[in-house]
Amino acid sequence: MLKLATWNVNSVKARLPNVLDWLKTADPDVVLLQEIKCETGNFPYFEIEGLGYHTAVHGQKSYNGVAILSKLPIEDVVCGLPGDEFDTHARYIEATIGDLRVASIYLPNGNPVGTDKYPYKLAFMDRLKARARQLLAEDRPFALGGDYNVIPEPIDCYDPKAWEEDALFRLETRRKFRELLNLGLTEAYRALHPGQGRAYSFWDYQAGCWPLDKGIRIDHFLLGPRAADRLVSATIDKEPRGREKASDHTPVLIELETAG
DNA sequence: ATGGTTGTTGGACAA
Repeated sequence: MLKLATWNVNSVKARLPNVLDWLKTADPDVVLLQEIKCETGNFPYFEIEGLGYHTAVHGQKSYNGVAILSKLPIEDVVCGLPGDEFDTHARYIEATIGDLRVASIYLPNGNPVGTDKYPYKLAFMDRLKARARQLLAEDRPFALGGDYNVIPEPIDCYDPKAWEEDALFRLETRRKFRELLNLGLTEAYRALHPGQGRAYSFWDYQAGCWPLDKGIRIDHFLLGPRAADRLVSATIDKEPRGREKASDHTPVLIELETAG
């Protein structure tokens, strides 16, 4: 069995004790990190490799930044999502682990709608669609995990009405996300928990959202058909969100049967 | 609630 996790840590430096603790207890084989908020050279390689992980990091100063951790060797690392040579944000890293192609994705937030941030988000989603098409054509198992900054359906939000015009939930965003799924991808958590609400992966730091359970589900695993055929579980581990110095996101996990 | 919080950074900006 291969256990994969995706977690937006909101600064790997500020979160390091929490991240190390969680890696020790959850013991995932593959971890996709987002918002590491450090330059590639400043990643805490020593501490994380000390727990038995290989690392592939695509960082930048202050903002964004993504990484892949894996107990098995990481091969053929590609940094950046193709399709816009002027995109300077470190939001995408892709690599091969065993026979699986994986990506760690930090999709743009897109707020406020009405600024250039929103079209940037939509264009990023189009680029991701193009990349997913290529991976499907390669007929190889793949898992695209990360902070999609997309609330797929009303049941993924504590108050859909309040989020109607938000870049994470407005119809145009949800339509684009469905276009991605309609290529033939499986959204792992929803596939195994149809109709289940109140399963959130993010709670804002503000206004007591965590204690009031005012959350949204925006961290997802999208699987190609050959990975989806191996999917055995999808869970959200809320424990890290309740800790001192927590990230505003909590890890989402899937288990894939090992190729036989 | 024209609030509220956290992180990077050392004043805004991003989320």
